Amino acid sequence: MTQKSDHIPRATIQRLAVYVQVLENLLREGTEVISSEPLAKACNVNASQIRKDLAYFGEFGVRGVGYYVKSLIESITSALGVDREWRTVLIGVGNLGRALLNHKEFRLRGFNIVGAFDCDPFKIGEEISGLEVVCTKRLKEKIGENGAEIGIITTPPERAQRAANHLVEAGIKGILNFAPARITVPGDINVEYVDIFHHLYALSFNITFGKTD
Amino acid sequence: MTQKSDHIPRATIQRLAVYVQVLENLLREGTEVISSEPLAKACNVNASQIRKDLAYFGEFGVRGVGYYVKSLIESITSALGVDREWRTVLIGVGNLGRALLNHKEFRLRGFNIVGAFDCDPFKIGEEISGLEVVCTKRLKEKIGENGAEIGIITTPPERAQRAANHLVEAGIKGILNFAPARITVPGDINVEYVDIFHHLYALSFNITFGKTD
DNA sequence: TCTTGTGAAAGGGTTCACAGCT
DNA sequence: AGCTGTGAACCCTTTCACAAGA
Repeated sequence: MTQKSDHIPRATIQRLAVYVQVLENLLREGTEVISSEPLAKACNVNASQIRKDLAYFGEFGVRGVGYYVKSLIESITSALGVDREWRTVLIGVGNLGRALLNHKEFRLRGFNIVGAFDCDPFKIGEEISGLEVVCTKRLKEKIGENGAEIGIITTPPERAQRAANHLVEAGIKGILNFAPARITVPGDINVEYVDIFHHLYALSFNITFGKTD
Repeated sequence: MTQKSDHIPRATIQRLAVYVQVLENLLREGTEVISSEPLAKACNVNASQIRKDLAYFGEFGVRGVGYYVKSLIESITSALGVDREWRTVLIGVGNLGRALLNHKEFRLRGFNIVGAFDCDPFKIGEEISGLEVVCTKRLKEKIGENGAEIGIITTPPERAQRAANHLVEAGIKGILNFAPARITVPGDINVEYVDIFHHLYALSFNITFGKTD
């Protein structure tokens, strides 16, 4: 998949992920074709927004008809680069780390967790979901073996930066950070932050001060 | 806390949550005063962005000095409406639901989970983290008792809309939806979506096609 | 002197409206 | 006739640059 345009808004990427989610549910319910109008309603966006978002990557629709759900899913996943396996490693085997390691959905979605790391000697050697917990110092060595490209940080906030440094040094290309701390990495490393409380704060604000969309 | 301005960009709210996170870590490390420049660097944003974001709510800084970390945290949390307890209920006691029910951080952050619901008869009556799982049909009754204002959906995608309907009918004001499905609710109900795979998709895209910020 | 707070300018994303296909 | 794809207009957000204040 090649892009037609050089710069693509971050918001577009986020929406594409939403489109895939909605389209997959539509497909599960038996919808084969959909036009931008009802799809937009289901995604809570403007119809031309969808058409413009898709136009960054190509022409996937049929004029007068709409979009074929199945083929549109394939086009978008290809555009996002998720039509393949991604290998990931996880650092920080606490409660959250364990939960993620046991989450089967990662494999189903093509984001295979192939390594679990922690610096706590009591955790090293433990087996979780068929994976042995390894000392974080051996990260580079292990990644050399398994070729993981994405690192998942589930450490406490004060150890997040160190985990990030290890990942960068091991040659990882992207980081998914669950720790409630910002991390600093070289410009060519991609970081995504996941924080439930950010969303709860937004809810709190919207409920309290009445923003209703 | 009252706002100076009527409309506040959604992006501003998201950043305020980041500022709180970073400021709390700074406070833990002993920083008492910080100016917008280094704070901006730590948050990966522009310095005037921070000043403008804060200006929506008031004047929290001291010219020539900067911001007092502790008091800025208080100002922002007050501005977001998170300087109080929020009661929440959770629908969908699967793997994720259980993990969240056992997550102590919710209480620490003031988002108390005071009810757990599921429609599976085998789960009803089970006790998790001191909370008895109750039939979803009794949601309205229970919320009448405990006064929860936020609902957390952790059902499978095909049951998310029904869960949302129950929550709306029970008078909830905001929903945090972990189910991989969009939900439709009346305009005065606030919804936030949490989906790990959206973030992984973004990483995949950025790694593959080289967007490096 | 140093840093905030803010009007004005710049930049980017969203929506509109319609041309172009099927 | 119907719906996509897209240039142009609009709108909102971000950034700049500096006045105001400690």
